[in-house]
Amino acid sequence: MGQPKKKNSEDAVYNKLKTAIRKRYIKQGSQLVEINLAQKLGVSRTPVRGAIKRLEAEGLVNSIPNRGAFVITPTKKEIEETFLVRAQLECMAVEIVAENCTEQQLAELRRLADSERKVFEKNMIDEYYTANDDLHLKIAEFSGNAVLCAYIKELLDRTRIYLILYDPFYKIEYSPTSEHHEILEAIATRDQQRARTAVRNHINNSIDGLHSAGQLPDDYISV
Amino acid sequence: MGQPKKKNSEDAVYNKLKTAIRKRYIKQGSQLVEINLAQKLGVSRTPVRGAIKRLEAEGLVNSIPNRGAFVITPTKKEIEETFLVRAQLECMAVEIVAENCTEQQLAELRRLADSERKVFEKNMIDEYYTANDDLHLKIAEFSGNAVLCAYIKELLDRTRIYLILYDPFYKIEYSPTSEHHEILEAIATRDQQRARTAVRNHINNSIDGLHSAGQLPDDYISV
DNA sequence: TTTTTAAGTATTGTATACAATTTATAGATA
DNA sequence: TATCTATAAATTGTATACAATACTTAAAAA
Repeated sequence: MGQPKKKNSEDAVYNKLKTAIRKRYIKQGSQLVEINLAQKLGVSRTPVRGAIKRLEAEGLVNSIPNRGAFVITPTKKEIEETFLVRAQLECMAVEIVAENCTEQQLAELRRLADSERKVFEKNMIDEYYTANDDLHLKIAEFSGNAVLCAYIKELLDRTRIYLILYDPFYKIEYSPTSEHHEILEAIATRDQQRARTAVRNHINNSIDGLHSAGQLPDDYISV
Repeated sequence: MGQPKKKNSEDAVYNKLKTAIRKRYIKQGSQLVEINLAQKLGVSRTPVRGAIKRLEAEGLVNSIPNRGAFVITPTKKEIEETFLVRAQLECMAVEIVAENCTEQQLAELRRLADSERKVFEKNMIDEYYTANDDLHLKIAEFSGNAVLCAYIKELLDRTRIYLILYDPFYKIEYSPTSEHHEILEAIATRDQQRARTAVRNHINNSIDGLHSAGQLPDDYISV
């Protein structure tokens, strides 16, 4: 089958670091000390530096010259700003899709929405995150705009991780299934305005959990 | 006065490379060979690698594993896609500004538009680019959304460089002064719809030069 | 002649040593 | 005590040597 696939140290480190941040093994605000990570991961500082640079470009890490790189401690304001940008770009995508999408594409979107509903009902949180992102990304793809798609991909990741870092108790507490249904209906009926509104509502709702019980103050500092 | 300001090699290399691309000293599609650049700039490969990584994250360079980094050869499609994303985000910004901006802010925008007009009339092309970006960026700033502002900044750079790389003969041939005037009027009268339309028209016009005489085929390869 | 193979070259990827910078610590001085 | 100064420690920034990979060239085999 597929040959063992030679490994690229930097890629591996990048993925491990990103996962570690996503799973809160590395807390917000903590410094990413190159030599420590290198030893822990069994590589030299070189690929670690490269991986950190990538995380920095994606807005997940905050680098200070001659001081170090720190996992971002997102403020409520920054999270809201990022969500607004994401909403704007996802609206753009869905508007294009609502105008152009084929029956086949619509069927694929429905399939994704369906499998997302299933993992949600089974309470499989990580799988749900992935399935949710898959649906959003597929809509972005179907816009036919690769640049737009890349930005949306980055923003999906960024907003997800910001929420996780901001509120350690953050959990999805509503079922976005109906909202996704609304989006797909709007696409199916080629109603661009309705599609935009549905996307905007959906994204707004996903940030609403922020204002609820689990919220932490902006100056919250992890141990 | 300000102390000599200790230098950061990587930053210096990054700026020099970006300028070199912008000024076409390094042509589209050419490989950025680390050791060559390092020697030419009097540093080691390390800061050169870092600088290239940054350019890659900004979409100006295309890296292939174990092969090298190449100055992007933008296709017409990619340019159009990037402009559409930029337009969407600048529309978002100007809509917010049209709603919220103060008299003082409006005055600053008018001042920027005025100095832009002056350098344009003097046919100072580089200064005009800068002045134009300054105005667009200031509008982005006044949106109060730092994340949005960062994305717009990146996209301004990216679209500018894409045009330069795509069409060696590209030159501004229309005066955007009146378009900027229209945008500022829309902001002044708090007409969000008009502001969005003005921004969209303005950005669409700046890409129109692409379809004119100087256009090169997508498979154009530089010497 | 064409294809395959193998050696050689160019370039990137990684490890490591060293330099520079920042922060922490302790001592000296007011 | 409080503040300044100097030394030490921790960490990043840079240079360089080595390893791995991809490409080129030329020879060998079909």
